[in-house]
Amino acid sequence: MTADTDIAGHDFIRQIVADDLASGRHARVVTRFPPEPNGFLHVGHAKSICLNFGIAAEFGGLCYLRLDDTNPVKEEQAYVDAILEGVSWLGFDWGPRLTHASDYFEAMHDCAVALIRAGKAYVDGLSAEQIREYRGTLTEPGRNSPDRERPVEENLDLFARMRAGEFPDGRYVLRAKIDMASPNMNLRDPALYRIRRASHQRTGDAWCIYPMYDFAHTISDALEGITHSICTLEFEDHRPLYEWILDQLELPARPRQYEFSRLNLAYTVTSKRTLPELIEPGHVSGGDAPRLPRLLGMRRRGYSPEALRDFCGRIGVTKKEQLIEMSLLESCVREDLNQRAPRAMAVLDPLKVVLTNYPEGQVETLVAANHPERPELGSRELPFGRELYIERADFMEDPPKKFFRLRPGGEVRLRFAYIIRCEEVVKDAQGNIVELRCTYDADTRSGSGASAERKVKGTIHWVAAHAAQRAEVRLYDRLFTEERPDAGERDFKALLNPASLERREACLLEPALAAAAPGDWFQFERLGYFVADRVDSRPGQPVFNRVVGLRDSWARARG
RNA sequence: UGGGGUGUAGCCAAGCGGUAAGGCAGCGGGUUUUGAUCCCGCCAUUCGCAGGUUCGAAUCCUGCCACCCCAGCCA
Repeated sequence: MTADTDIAGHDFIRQIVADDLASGRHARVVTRFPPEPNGFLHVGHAKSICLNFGIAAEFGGLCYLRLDDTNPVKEEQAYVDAILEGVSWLGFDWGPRLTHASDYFEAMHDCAVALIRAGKAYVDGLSAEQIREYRGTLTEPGRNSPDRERPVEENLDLFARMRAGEFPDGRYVLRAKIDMASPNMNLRDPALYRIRRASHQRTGDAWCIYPMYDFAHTISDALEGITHSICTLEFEDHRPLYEWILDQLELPARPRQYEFSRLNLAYTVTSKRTLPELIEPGHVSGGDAPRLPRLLGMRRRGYSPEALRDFCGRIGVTKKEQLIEMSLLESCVREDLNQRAPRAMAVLDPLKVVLTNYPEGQVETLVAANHPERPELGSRELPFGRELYIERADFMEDPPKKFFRLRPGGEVRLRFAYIIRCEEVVKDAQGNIVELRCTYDADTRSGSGASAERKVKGTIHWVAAHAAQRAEVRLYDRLFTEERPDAGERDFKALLNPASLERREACLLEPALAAAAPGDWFQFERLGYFVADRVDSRPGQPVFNRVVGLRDSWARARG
């Protein structure tokens, strides 16, 4: 495992692993991350990946990356490619342990035959609807299928003919013979195999019967020698079935299943039901849409794998349903990017400033540090001239108390440059402010001026008009207007935040930013962390995504 | 009205019979040419509720309440 995995605390699963190792129950821990290749990995999977690969790394064990490909009608190669890319982007290495449930199809088939021989499974001719009726309800027991006592030889024959392709989909199903009156619905003779005359992305047309999750998953775990099979809470009810299967079969290992609660992130959705619905009707831009909590979307948005791993370590692992606030994720992202992102200046909503006492046609070059706490990141040159642009929000004609940016007659420091004073506000016929006419104090040049140390209340960012690089910047906000958009019966799509994406096409950047390579991170001073978009950005024509804004106690104080 | 789980601060989460860690958020202050960062300080007399056991209970017992999951030939 290549990731630094000192992120997690001592959760209940790690306690169990530590105990099992200490007691000698297991010599080495073996885990697995078993996604079905029917969709993209999201932040919830990241929690599971960090847990499974993290435990293996911390305890000197192994973790398999196993594609749970038992349903050919839903799975695609494109998803497995994206899954592998996502896991390794997150920073984990499965080494030679990339497996598939389909690797074990023959063994699973043999297990099914063994079950039939032992009188523990039967071929049922009931239709899907009949099976549902026979199953009973939560409060009433089910009834035995008329086929339940079919002789072993007949079951063997039918199952062989199912495999041979003699029957259409749905004609027969292989069921475990357990207890139709069990209060646990999963034990009411669950289906083990169904007929699916579909071509599988790995095994092609070799099979037309496919194992169900519970059967395939249990056997895969046992064959791989998984010691701790970690899954989410909704599988807690399946554990008795998992154990029943292990009890009936002669398998090389006896894994145990443990369940933890899945991650919910406020103001977004992660379920396989909801995420695809957002893509298809064009609500967001595609598979790696930066606003979606998917691994590749988060990468495009500019979240770092380090930040995500840190996040997964901080949320903990318990059995209590968790709804994590976005602020925790954002805090992890800021903490990482604060360290690694060089600083730069960009104006997202430009307001022109003319320095009336600065010589016409004169230009000079200032020097700016790339990082206030990391001098090893060096510095860059910053052109300065008579005409500049500042952020429109950094000027107010009639400011409230404690506004220490620019105001009529007021002074402000231009970051890395001079102190200026606003002398005149120029407006158009509609009364919109179109330009500020200011004077600069030539003695206050940053670093070298005679009055370089003179203090003023505020410092603002700026770009020189003559050297500005025009660029598109995309600002993101929460995708939904409610914490739990997928809760309840309502249509979650009606709760989309119409302001979740704002494209600013006329932003002005300092020239050093023009050369940004896709994926490069910067802190735009006083604004936030930004990344050059890995799809649309090109050197000379950059496009930036706002990863996350800086903490802003001024905005907070003002509500 | 069946079965399986879970309740510690706004959100997470330690705690494992000896008197409520930590993080995020929030609040107050210091440093600051980023209202950032950084640094300090504050933030649960109480652990879903009610009883009980004990010198002592978030931890043990009993009862109750709330919430989540389960009736796919999905995973």
